[in-house]
Amino acid sequence: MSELLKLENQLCHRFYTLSNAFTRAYRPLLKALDITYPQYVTLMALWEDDDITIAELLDRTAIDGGAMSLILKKLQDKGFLVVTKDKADKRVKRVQLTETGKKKKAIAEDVPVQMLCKLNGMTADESRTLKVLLDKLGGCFENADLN
Amino acid sequence: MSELLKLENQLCHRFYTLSNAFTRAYRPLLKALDITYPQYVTLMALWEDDDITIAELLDRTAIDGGAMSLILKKLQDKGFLVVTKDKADKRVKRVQLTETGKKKKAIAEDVPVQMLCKLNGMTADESRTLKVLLDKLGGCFENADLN
DNA sequence: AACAAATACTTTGCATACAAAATAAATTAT
DNA sequence: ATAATTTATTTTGTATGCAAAGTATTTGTT
Repeated sequence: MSELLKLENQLCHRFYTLSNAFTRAYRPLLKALDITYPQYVTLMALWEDDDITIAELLDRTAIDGGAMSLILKKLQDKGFLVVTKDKADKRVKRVQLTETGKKKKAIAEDVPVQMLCKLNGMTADESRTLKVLLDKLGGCFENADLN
Repeated sequence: MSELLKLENQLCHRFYTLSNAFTRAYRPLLKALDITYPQYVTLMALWEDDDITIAELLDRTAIDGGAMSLILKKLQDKGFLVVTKDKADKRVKRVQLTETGKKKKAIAEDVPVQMLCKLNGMTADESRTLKVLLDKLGGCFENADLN
């Protein structure tokens, strides 16, 4: 029995499982805002830097371009933001939070707090170590893209 | 500016990004087998333990039940496995690898090897530490489900 | 034994992820 | 300046993830 093909030895499967677990865990917390996890990520990027282009948003969130088109439509329909054409370069579109969208940030502040409660099994130190290793792993993929 | 809502401080976003990165990285490696990543996970579970029920497969892979229905249909169409009704309990279905499916394992052995090459930025020690932390994090979610 | 409740799966509807093709507009090359 | 190329974004088609509803079968109750 080759150890290499065992599921419990796969790093990838842990990421698969945990990423889905996070999305599931966020769902009830985001219910108050009536948004999905990727929509939340999009808004987090905008609460940090407003009035940015879609390309910048894609870069910062790592969300798929095709998916982002739909996400922005939905967030616009919900009144969180508006998408406008750049006047200098008509190919470019800029995304801007509405007043409503800006106000929702106050409600959203509570989401990370509640999430940290769910994860209270992890010490701050473990969390830090984990982030460092995750970022290092992320770096591996950036290089691997060149293959 | 609340640090808590910054994207770079989110553990969840790292998992989101890395999980997608893994799926993307596996795609070219799985091309030879003509399967997707979740289909690969399903087969890994079966190469480890054949002739198991769908419920067991769901438990081991953590794949969604609805998705698994389709995945099994596709893997059956591709000739990797067959799904048969259990004679004792007609609600239950058992999944069995075909000879073709069993043989594909030899080809699949190469996949984890190539993936490890892509991740050669990580030391074996870092990988081990990472797995320990990931498993601990996974444990947090199991408890959180009770909320 | 007849009915209610629990199981094991499948189906449905919505929201992505992703590759690839399509659009539109700006930039470069000739 | 016109064509070829590049850039920014959307659209299309396929494959999940997930909640909820639906189906079939079995078990538990009375």
